[in-house]
Amino acid sequence: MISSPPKPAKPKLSTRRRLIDATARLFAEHGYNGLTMRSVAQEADANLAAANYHFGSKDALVLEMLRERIQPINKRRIALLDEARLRNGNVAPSAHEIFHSLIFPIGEEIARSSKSRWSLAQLVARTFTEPVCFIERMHQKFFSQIAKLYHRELSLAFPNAPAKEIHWHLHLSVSSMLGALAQHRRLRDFTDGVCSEEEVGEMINRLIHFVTHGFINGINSSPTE
Amino acid sequence: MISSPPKPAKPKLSTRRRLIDATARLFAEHGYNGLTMRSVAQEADANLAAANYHFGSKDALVLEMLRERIQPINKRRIALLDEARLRNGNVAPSAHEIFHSLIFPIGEEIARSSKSRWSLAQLVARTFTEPVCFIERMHQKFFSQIAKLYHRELSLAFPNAPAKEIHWHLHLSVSSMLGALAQHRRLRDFTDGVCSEEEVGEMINRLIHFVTHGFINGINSSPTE
DNA sequence: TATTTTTTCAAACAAGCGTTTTAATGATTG
DNA sequence: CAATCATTAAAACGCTTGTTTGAAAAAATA
Repeated sequence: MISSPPKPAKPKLSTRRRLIDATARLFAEHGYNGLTMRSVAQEADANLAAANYHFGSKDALVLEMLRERIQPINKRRIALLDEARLRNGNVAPSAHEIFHSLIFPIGEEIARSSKSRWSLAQLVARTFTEPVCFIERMHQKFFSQIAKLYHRELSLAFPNAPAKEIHWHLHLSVSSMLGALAQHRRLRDFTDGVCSEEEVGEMINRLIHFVTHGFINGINSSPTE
Repeated sequence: MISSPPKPAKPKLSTRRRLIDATARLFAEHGYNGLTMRSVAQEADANLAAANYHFGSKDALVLEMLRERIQPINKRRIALLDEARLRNGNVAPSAHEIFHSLIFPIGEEIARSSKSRWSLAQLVARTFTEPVCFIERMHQKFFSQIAKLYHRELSLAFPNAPAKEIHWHLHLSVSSMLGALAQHRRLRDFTDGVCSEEEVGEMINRLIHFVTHGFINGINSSPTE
């Protein structure tokens, strides 16, 4: 990490790198409309014009940041699904394995980004809350195909369940996941200080269990009663 | 916009009323930062200065709108809880009854506001996603006490569960509720057109079941495994 | 009716926004 | 070294933001 004599403490990443990271932090905290080019420049310790020089526009900057953050998560999801399939001898993974593959990679990424740990959780959640059009487009671009993949996977795990029921409960499961990620910063306040938001793994495990149970029991019980 | 003879069909609500309603619609759709005084004035068919005249500032306008929308829901929640307690002969309500009282009032309000039906769902969800400080303060103001009430109620329903477990799973339940409300507009896209977001009751019922099952099974299974 | 109060309206304010421009710097290559 | 390139920097560009102003209009009170 440290490049010895001339530059003692700070290796100082490239301007482009600093801009993207700053964008991620600020986007997570303030959303698209609350993020300004000037705040990005200041946070990244760069010039105001640098962002436009490197990315062309605010839209392109945020889009690139999102792509960089989300794509590895999706790849890891597919890898975990494949692992589970292989482990079971090419039999369909269980609901728990499926939701583990869906949620666990997010926990890994959160744990990896030690600085401002929960920034990524907010970021992923914001992708679904932000009303800006290009994010909706992006959502379809990055998440619609993986949604179809999970629907297929769950159809194999619950061969007797109607497709509509799987759609409904997968939707509720994803919504719960995103809601939990978005809400996590409020855990301490919400629980009056009883629960702490520091431990990533605990939250992810609880979330996986919660969603799995909600899905299984929802699928097996009467649809609309 | 042609204004026919005198005033034929429209009783025309007060400017103050129109401003609040317009604020609700625009806040739901674009969030706090995406909502502008000019867009509010246009949507409400009022002058730009009217909002500042009636409310003093943008903050005060949005705050008043939120207060007006959220308080009746919380009152209804408490009423439903009391009903359930009375029906059971002062015995603690079941988990399903508790989550019904938590979620059902939102469905009622959504169904009541026929114009732009899902606006309220987005609005309630935004309350928890918006990063703006005064909304966080407001959140504590309006929801922290009712959160304590539900924790108490669930402690009675699950006397053997540790307080921390109830805190965790109540948090997950509320997060799921809000996530589902926020995500609902994407239901059709997410499910490839299979599920429609038109029927309020269906979504609310499914959500109540999903959350109830997630909570019960989460509480009864091992905490962190 | 006359007078006071409340509400509307058009115009302007300073501040902040994304973006562009132009010049100066640094690094790389011939 | 000279020359070409990539990068940084400061300033300014229109435009939009929330808010304020002062006069006109409407409503209420006497």
